[in-house]
Amino acid sequence: MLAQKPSRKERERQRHRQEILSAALRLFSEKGFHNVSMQEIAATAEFATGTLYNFFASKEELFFELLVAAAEESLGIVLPALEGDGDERRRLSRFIRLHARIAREQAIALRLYLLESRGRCLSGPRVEAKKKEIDEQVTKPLSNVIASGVRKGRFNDIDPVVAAKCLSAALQALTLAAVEDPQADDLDANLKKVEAVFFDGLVKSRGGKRDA
Amino acid sequence: MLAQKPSRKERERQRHRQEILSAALRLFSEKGFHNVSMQEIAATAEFATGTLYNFFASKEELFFELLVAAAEESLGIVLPALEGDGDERRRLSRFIRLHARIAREQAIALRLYLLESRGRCLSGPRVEAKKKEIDEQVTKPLSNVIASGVRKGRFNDIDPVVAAKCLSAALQALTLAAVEDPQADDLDANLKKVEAVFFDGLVKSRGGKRDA
DNA sequence: CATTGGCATGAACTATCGTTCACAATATGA
DNA sequence: TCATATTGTGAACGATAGTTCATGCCAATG
Repeated sequence: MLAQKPSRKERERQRHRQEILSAALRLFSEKGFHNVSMQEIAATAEFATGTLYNFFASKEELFFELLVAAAEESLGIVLPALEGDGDERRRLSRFIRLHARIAREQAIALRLYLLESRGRCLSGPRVEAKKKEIDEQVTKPLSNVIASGVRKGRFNDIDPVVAAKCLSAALQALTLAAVEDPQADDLDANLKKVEAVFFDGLVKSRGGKRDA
Repeated sequence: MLAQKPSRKERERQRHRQEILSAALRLFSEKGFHNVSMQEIAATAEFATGTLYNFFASKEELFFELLVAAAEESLGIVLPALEGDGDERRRLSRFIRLHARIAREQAIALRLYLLESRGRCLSGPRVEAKKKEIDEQVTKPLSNVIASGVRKGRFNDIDPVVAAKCLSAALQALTLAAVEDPQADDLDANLKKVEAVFFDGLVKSRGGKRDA
């Protein structure tokens, strides 16, 4: 009663479903929600227009499902780093560096999420709500780790929520840039530089290394 | 031959032009480029549909002009802070804190720019190019200031370009959040916390760092 | 073989959008 | 006042979109 139920017909159906999703993902992530038509998705997936509506109630629902899948996959890569072992600094470090893997493995899905990131009504209020929810799923654990570091005296006494938002925004910007133009920047190297910025800060705090 | 040329007719025309621009700005910044129609703009501005085309060649051109104006006004507030007097730290500090003024005075214009910030084909490639240009107009002077601080030994030896991108992304995220929901967060206070994060970094540099 | 049920089809429907244009209104100037 | 030019009008046009539905196809079932 568990897994072996889907008998042929059902498997075919799921395969078709996946083909539609995959065609839609490619098109949406390249041209944005509003610049892709259901006809175009159907043609790309090699189905008729009406067939899409046997699987998805509307264009928005199709997009919504892609968004959720993309978010879950990316969050699944990056969130565990915050909960593993090691002190707070190591955890943040892992979290930051994992963004290179996201850029490599989830490039198209990432663009689906980040490209139309901040629109208010681009694809309906339901999509907007989901995006906010995703954002909090990153920001909350992130600020928890930072808060923990502050509590233990390992971090400076900064606001964990603001710090988490800053770090998250910076990572999103750099990761998106790397996805859009993979040859331009070495994301791995840039992420190490991000670490340097956020861990040590800009202003020189300690030993006299001044020369001017 | 300088200023007193516009005689009545011309002044009226410019006034009508401004009314159209102002109605369009409000609508675009609330609903996004694709969710506003020319008939809606016309109705809001109390003109006929065709009248808009006496002033603007197309919907995209209308949006483009608003985008440029919004960018110039915001950049005009924030960029001078990077070139004034004071050392690098003071200049960055001014730059960061001025974002509160932008959020106050340019709220709607800011949303026009930030809401559809990262779309690829949302409103045409020309708009995209302009947005990239605006981004560089912030990032370049910003990284120059940081580089100067590094050169003089006042800042840690971090990559100025990456640091500038991080700071810019963080400021955009926080400012947009404050514009979208003015009551939720005190932007002034948050910006000071951003300063703390970027200037001093997360990890404690001074007293005994390791404990485990 | 005939029946049934579900999936695929794609033309058609409705709605909306950006844009145009023939025309009206109004101001200008002789 | 009349001729003229400029601006405003809004119905209409063509294109395109999301969605529907009557129909055809095929596999499974009796």
